[in-house]
Amino acid sequence: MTRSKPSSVTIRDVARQAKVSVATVSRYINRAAPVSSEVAARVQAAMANLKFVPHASAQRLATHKTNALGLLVGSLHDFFSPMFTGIEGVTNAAGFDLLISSSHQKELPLTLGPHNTDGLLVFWDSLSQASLRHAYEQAFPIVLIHQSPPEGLAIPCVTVENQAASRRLVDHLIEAHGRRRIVFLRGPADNEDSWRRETGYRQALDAHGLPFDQRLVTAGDYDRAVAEASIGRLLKAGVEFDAVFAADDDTAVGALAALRAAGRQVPEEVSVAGFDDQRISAYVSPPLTTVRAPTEEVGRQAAQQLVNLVRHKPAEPLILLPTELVIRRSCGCAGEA
Amino acid sequence: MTRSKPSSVTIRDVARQAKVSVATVSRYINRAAPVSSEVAARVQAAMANLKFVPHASAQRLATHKTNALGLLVGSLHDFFSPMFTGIEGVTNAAGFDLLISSSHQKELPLTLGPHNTDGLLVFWDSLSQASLRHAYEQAFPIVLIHQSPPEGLAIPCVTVENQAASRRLVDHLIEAHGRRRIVFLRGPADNEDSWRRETGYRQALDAHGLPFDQRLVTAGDYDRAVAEASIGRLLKAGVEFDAVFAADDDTAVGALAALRAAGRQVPEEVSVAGFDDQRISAYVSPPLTTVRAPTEEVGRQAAQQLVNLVRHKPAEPLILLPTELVIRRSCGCAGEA
DNA sequence: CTGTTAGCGCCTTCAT
DNA sequence: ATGAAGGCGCTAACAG
Repeated sequence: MTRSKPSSVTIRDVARQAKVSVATVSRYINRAAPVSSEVAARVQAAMANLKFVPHASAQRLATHKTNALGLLVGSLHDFFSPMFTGIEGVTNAAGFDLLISSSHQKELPLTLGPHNTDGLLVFWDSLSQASLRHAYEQAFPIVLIHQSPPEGLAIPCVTVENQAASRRLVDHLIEAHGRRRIVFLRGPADNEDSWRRETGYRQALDAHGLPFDQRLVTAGDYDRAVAEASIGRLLKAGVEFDAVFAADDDTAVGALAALRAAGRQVPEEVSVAGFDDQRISAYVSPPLTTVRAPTEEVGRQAAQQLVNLVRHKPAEPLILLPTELVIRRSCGCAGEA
Repeated sequence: MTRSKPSSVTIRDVARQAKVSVATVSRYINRAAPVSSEVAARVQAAMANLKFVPHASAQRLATHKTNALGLLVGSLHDFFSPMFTGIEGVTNAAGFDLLISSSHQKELPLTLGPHNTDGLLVFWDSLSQASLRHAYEQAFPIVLIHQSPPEGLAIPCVTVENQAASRRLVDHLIEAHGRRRIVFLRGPADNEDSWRRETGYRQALDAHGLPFDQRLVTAGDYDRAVAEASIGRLLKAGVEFDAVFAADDDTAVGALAALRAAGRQVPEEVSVAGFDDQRISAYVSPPLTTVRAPTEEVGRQAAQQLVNLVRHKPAEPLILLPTELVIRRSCGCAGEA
């Protein structure tokens, strides 16, 4: 490999070839001011001819805009792909570069920040509250994904409706399938979605006069292996249950595995349900009853809010995307699949 | 939201406070030349005091280095997460920003290029050969992932061993389970891995004196739904087969679904095997026999090669990571899971 | 070891 | 509608 040329074609080359000043070329590029159509044509031709591409750093230095957006993520789950697709689609369409970092430090200064981005998309498990507060005080544009802002900070947030859907799902387990001892497999302790899902679960229990049993609520951590171990433990301890509501589909899949290993029939002996409707969920056996979360749309909306913010246009403080029950076979229904 | 401050603290402010010249501060920051410890301390203090963060664009403009690496991907499969984890780990450790784009244009000029990155990681389905050639001629650092360089271009490539593992897997289907009519579910036509896997499949057939039947090779496209439809079609057409070797696990899962829908027992009536060992594969029913591909390591290695290239250090022309057979139950074995 | 001074490539007043 | 010129923040010779 050889070294790349220190200098490529610049705006000056274009100007020379088009026989205009660099200012005019700049105007044409940025549509910052009208340019006579004659000149426009010449500039256009020169740019194409020279294959001119504006040097991002120079533009940034001059404008004090990075023209880039950052995405901060913590651990990477399977739903990251659709989420990313949504985000990338709008950032790209809006003409921003997308920087991404999964640095687990959670604290500032980060690899992503005001020095290299105009704004940040931050995922629930990627940044500490203190760091968020700090960024907010610097008036640095941020939008939160699957996480509410800290008390008092007006940082836009986009997430999905959790509670009502969970409530409906657990209602279904109880009403349609007569389940009465339903395990809830929690997500990580600092995940709000999981808390809301748990709230829906408890509401359903209450509404049907079913007692809340602490032993039925155990760790899932959005992790198949953890869920599998938890269910295994319950089984071993002889805790009776006839259904499992998992905080996400990954967790539900872990539960399925544990149940199968123990020879428990799903859904005949125990119903299983999850949350998210990930790509895999329709394909496990039995196909998973779950709640569909519009993950890609979450990504799109979040990115759109950030673009708005960066452009000093109004942004929604909170976007709650609707979710939808999807009944398949793991709950005991005949199912769609 | 308010607007961010147009100007922050610059190197000049630091210089003034430390009572030195900007050049000295710059030297200290970049360790470009020795600085007396006294001065170093003052500069250090001033930087901390002022919370100085170098303006990336200014550095980039001055040095002609973007200090950023780009990742170009096409469609996003589930194995993207581990892959990304590997990549991000090393780019981050090496001090580079990571830009990512899934723009489907495949042609230059791209959103990622010499204007905003020092080098590119390009995934097999993300860039046309012509574009690759062009970039190569500009001496722009590139590392290919799961794709060989076009004829004559010395572009480093990292991928996994496909053929021998496929051969072993199909051998196993034939020898251990007596399968003789084995379907191969192809990946996309332009995917090299799929071709190599198919070659391994044909070698195994040959080695056992089994005839190659064109009707048994059909589209999988690394897509569950496509695979499901293909197997469904075969079943409907009355084509006899006793095993399915899918070009990847996603595809295998689609096959599993089609077989189940048709009431065919896996593995009793038909063996199924895939490739990759994705996160889900141990959890489907029955657990999938497959070939483990070290996806995260592929990401790490590719990123490392690119870092080397960018730093004008030698890079391996080809890195072929070893794969490993993982026998579970879908082939007919008792299995691990 | 340290200071001075040109640029890097582009944008943006300010004139014209 | 267009050109000239200053500057964005930093690095990198070149002196000293």
